[in-house]
Amino acid sequence: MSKSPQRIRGTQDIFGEDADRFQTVVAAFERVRRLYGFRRVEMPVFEATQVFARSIGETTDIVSKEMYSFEDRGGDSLTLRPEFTAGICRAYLSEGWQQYAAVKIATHGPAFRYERPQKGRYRQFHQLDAEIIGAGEPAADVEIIAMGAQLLGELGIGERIELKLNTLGDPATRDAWRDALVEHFRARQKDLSEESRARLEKNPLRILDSKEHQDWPIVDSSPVVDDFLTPDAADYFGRVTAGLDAAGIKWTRDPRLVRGLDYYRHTAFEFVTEDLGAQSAVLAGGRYDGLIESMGGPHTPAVGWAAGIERLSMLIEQPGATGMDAALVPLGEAAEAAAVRIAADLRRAGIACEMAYRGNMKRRMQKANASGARYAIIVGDDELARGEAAVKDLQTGEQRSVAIDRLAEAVRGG
RNA sequence: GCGACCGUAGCUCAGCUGGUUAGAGCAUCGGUUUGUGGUACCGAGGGUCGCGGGUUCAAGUCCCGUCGGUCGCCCCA
Repeated sequence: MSKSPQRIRGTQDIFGEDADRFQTVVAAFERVRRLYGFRRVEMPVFEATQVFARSIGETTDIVSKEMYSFEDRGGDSLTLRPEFTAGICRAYLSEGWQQYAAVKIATHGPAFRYERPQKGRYRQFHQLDAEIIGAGEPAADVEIIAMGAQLLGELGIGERIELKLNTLGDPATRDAWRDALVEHFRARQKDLSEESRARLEKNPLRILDSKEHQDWPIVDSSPVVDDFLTPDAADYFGRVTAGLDAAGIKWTRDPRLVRGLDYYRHTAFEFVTEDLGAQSAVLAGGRYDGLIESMGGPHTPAVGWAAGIERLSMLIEQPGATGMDAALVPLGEAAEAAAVRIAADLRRAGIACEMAYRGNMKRRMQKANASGARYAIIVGDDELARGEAAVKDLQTGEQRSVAIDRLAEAVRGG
């Protein structure tokens, strides 16, 4: 069918309603981010591979199979960002952002993962991202979760999404819980699914969110993190939940919600929905106090989240048409020249208007209608001679003559 | 990397057990109407039926391969 170039697998050309949805999500994020005092930053799309590899752990499948890595002409290994957090932490260290600590940062843009595309998963996808770096207080966790909750609320999808919350505790908690889980699963290994038996060696915590029914009883009877929480860790989590309650944010405890990587501490959370096929998380994050240290920096507490713009876009109501206020319909060359000036004046006055590049009156009226414009401004020789134009309300069909220098108020006034 | 389903016009699809020049709606362009859209009518352009091979007198239709898509598994920082 085609010798012409095709879209690369897992990429998207976002247009029309999809583009409107995307913009709606981004606009809501920008609004909410300001309300919470997060500074907007712009980050590189690629980093040295080490930035991601070191933070994730060199041996995992993620690094070997899921990253878009390549060599530049100097032979350095670079990687398209698979997420924002690692790059932001790198900048925190390399650009001296430590002087602004505790710093609240928000950004959004494309990220890249070499995965098999499916519903809500793309190779180039788009994320919203919020981080608080340099704050180890529970109030930071509360604030960043509240920000996520408010975003979902403003997008009108708060009711269909549940906040699941857990704590991984401090390193002592985490290690003790992990050991107990491994022991529990190893003792019941023969009853586990094939997938989970493999996970037992590679990433035992992931057995907790196995999709295999046969694993569920074993998961349900597994030790919960609460039994291993140190007094400090329990106190920390108590302050986070108290803060959420004070902020009026509904949450559900999920004592088996986990994060696979070692640098996660304390709070872990996911806003989840049933409406996205095999994907459930729309906004997820947690506290990652160990990350910056693992990148070679000083111990630095931090908490953050990321959300998939495409997933949010799929969940929101269809945005209202972003129609034009008016469409110019000139009749003849002289009128067209006059209409160009009228359009320029209207736009300077803040009226969204446009004029078709070609076509007879009928065609231009069709275009005016299709543009969603409330009014057609018909400019013909008779009207021009009188310094007027015909303003037609495309909803009611009513039409009246308006002086050209009063068009802006006529259109604005309704 | 694995599995299931699907590839026919720009888009959404129809095409019965293989059988004459491959269809519809929408979209595009033109006309009915050289100053009136959203509802009407007439017409036009647009397809090597994803690609390659095979079976057959005959393949869009059946078989194999391949590429692409969708959904799921794995993974999910």
